[in-house]
Amino acid sequence: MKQRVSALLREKFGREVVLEKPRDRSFGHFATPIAFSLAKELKQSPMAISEELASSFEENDVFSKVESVKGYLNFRLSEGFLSQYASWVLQNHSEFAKQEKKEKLLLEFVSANPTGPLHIGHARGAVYGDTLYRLAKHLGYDITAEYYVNDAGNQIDLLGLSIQLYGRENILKESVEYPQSYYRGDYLAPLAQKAVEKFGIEILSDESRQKELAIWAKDGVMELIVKTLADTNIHFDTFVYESTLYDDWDRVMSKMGDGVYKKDDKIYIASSQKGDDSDRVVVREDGRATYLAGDIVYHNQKFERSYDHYINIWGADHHGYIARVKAAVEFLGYDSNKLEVLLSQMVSLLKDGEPYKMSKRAGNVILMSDIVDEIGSDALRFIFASKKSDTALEFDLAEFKKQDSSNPIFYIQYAHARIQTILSKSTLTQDEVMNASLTNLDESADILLFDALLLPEIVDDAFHSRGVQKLPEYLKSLAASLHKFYYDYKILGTPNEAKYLKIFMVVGLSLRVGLSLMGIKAKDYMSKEIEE
RNA sequence: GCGUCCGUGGCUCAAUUGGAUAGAGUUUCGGACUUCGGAUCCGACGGUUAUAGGUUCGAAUCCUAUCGGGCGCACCA
Repeated sequence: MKQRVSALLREKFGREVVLEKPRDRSFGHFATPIAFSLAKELKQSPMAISEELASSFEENDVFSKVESVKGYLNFRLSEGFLSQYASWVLQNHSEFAKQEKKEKLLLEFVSANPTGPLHIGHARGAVYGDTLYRLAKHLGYDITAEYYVNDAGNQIDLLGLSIQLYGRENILKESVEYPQSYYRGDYLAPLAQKAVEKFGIEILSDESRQKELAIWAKDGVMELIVKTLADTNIHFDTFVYESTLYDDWDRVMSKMGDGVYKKDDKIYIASSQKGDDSDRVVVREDGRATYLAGDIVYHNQKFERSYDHYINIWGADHHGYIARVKAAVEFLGYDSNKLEVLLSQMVSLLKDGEPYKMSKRAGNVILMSDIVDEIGSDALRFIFASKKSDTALEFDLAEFKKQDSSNPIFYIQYAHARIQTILSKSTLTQDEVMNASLTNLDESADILLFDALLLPEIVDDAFHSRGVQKLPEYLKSLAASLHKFYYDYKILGTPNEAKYLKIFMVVGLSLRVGLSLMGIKAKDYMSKEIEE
């Protein structure tokens, strides 16, 4: 819709025209401040220019009115155009808001270590990433969702140790002394139990077998993580394991050429040449590679797989890492501008107004799976998708558990359910509704229809600006328009029944598509009890 | 100290990326059911967009400084 209008104006003015939503709908459907930018070039007042432009529009199919208000140029779409578009949308509902982009994208997100279950902080990045993924897919991009599994390094050894400690205390009933760092949590119980079944009881006490134990156990932890994600409708196309990458290290290192150098028996990457604060160690004196080395091999592998654009979603605590990874990409001979790192800011929890500190090792974590159990996947997704990802999010646990009408997800679902109910109660046939011509609409009906047809613009904007919160924002306001219209107008048994139902069908479609892009299934009816 | 993200009604968040009178929800108060689902709708209260300068037709948004907060600043991942 917007594309159509935009193309029309581009043709007329010979330049790209910024189209926006007017502040007040009575001004029209679209507006542009083009006169302001022309004012300087033409040395005329914006008012005069917009007046002139407005009067230069002749009769056409798309606009019913073009007028100038305080320098803004406002466009009102013709009923014929809107009506035609609405019919097209209903007949081609599977094409609604879709595009055909050709680019290949690689989106890496979550990538939590396989040493414990996902906590509430991971949930934010997971929801953000999956929503972007769904948007991109809908827009026709060839996008791959990837999870990078850090299954090498100290934290894996620590997992082995932690299982042993748990088993010795709870199965062997020994009294054990806990070192400073180890993992704890209920998830260790089944791991310890299964380890005993698989390896025998002696696995718990043999320190030399920690690594063996950990390598086995990490798969179990990954299963846990994948299940939690699946419960939230989040799926990955590919998993890349850090442990499989190091064989490639020598080749990758030589590929970087002068980007790496040896000093004091260690190998450094000269990342300070590429904007990093200092050079970084990639191989230690004893020959063990650092974490960064793994990331370098991984990113080399990503670029060798050849995508048009790469998006990483990292927690904000990793932002210091961006410069060094980008430096490595440059040394490898690739364009680091193709790598886009999005940070999802921390989630801080309050409990009864007091800051609630999370520490994985201390075990007092809020698990993602616990939240899903309590409020459901839909509410979790909605809440996290509603906030801009670059703002630290703070919420009270009590608030999060609330499950009443203040929760916007219920509000939107109810709007959709209302539409389904009224459609099923109508005695009109499908054809009678579909063939209704959407003309002579009054202001409210026109606005409702136009809002419902706006989904394609929202989807496009939400993805390209990486601002997924625009989608829930839109759905809330569309639901509000629907509820208001529903309250103000009687529909069944009136002369306008077919018209209004047709508009409702478009609204329902927008809500349904919008929700599905958030990984939420629209409901056709709401049960009386409040439950998921 | 350096880097980075931020600071918007009492609270949680928006604001078409520089555009028209800064909007929603929540809280508080007051209204609307002989109506298709009242899980709804309407109204009121509530703002110097942290502060001070600057840039221009126009600033919550860009620049500078100050104040306040989160997160980094490993040969840990």
